[in-house]
Amino acid sequence: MSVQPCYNLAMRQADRVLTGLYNAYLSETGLKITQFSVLRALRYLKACSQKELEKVLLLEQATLTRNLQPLLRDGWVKREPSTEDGRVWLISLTTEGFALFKQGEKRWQAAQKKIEGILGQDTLAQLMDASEQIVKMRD
Amino acid sequence: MSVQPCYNLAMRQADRVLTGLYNAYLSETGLKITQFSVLRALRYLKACSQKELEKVLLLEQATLTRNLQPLLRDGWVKREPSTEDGRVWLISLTTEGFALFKQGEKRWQAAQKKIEGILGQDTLAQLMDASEQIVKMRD
DNA sequence: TGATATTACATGTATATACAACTATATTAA
DNA sequence: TTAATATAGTTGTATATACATGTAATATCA
Repeated sequence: MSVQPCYNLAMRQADRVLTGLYNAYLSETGLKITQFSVLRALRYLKACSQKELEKVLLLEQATLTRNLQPLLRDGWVKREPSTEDGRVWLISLTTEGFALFKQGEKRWQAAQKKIEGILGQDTLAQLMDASEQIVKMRD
Repeated sequence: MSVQPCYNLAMRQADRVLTGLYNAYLSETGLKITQFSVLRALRYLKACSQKELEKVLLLEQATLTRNLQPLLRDGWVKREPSTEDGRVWLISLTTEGFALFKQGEKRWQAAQKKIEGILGQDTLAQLMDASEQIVKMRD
């Protein structure tokens, strides 16, 4: 009887490889793909609370707080207190952050194309479909 | 024109959900799925160098060094200097580590079954196939 | 209204991960 | 045989992630 595959190990390994590839493409921007994901979400959400950003990125509240720190420190993202709710910070891209996002977007596009070329549409469709179903398990 | 999906974000999100599910199943053992993966690899590799373990787990050298630390500290894994090469440490499960692995294996099996039930064989086959192809990109 | 519960976010602690630089040992080549 | 190189592993530094707990502000309800 052969050794059973662990679905989680397989996925973590693939995730590390894929993340490494995106990071390599983004390296000239100084961004990691995790950080680019935050900028990209903010580019589409405009100003939003951390809560909204958490839901879009599917991150823990504390994780997002930590992930925002380097982006705030480096001036790509800014926060302003909400006038409607004293507990809420409104998060948005700075002008510099938007410019960096545009720069990163080119590299991200290149990474996406690269992966499409290597894996093909079928495998990518499989991946996206499986990922979507896994995320739905959470509900 | 709709917003393009990021393959990496999709995969990271799915990975977090899947990892959370395995961790929940393993919680009663005090192990995380990342740690269980190391024990499981050692259970099949028997005594081996860190280098061999890195290759099996597809981990960076420094990452494995760090990942072994809680397992060594808690007495699940032991290291002995190789008699053949002064640079090499031979890693293996302790008796207690093997017992914990056996305990964790039941919970891991339950997690695997749970996921099979939720996602079905087709989606899982897609996931494993896509993961394998992504890992191959590294070569 | 005032006590209670909920919500938004931060902080403490711990593991996971990677890259770069370092140490010690082994291998190769001049 | 010695000098250069390669290999095995560690350490410094930084980000990513999660869970538990803490704090402040809002919302609910008796």
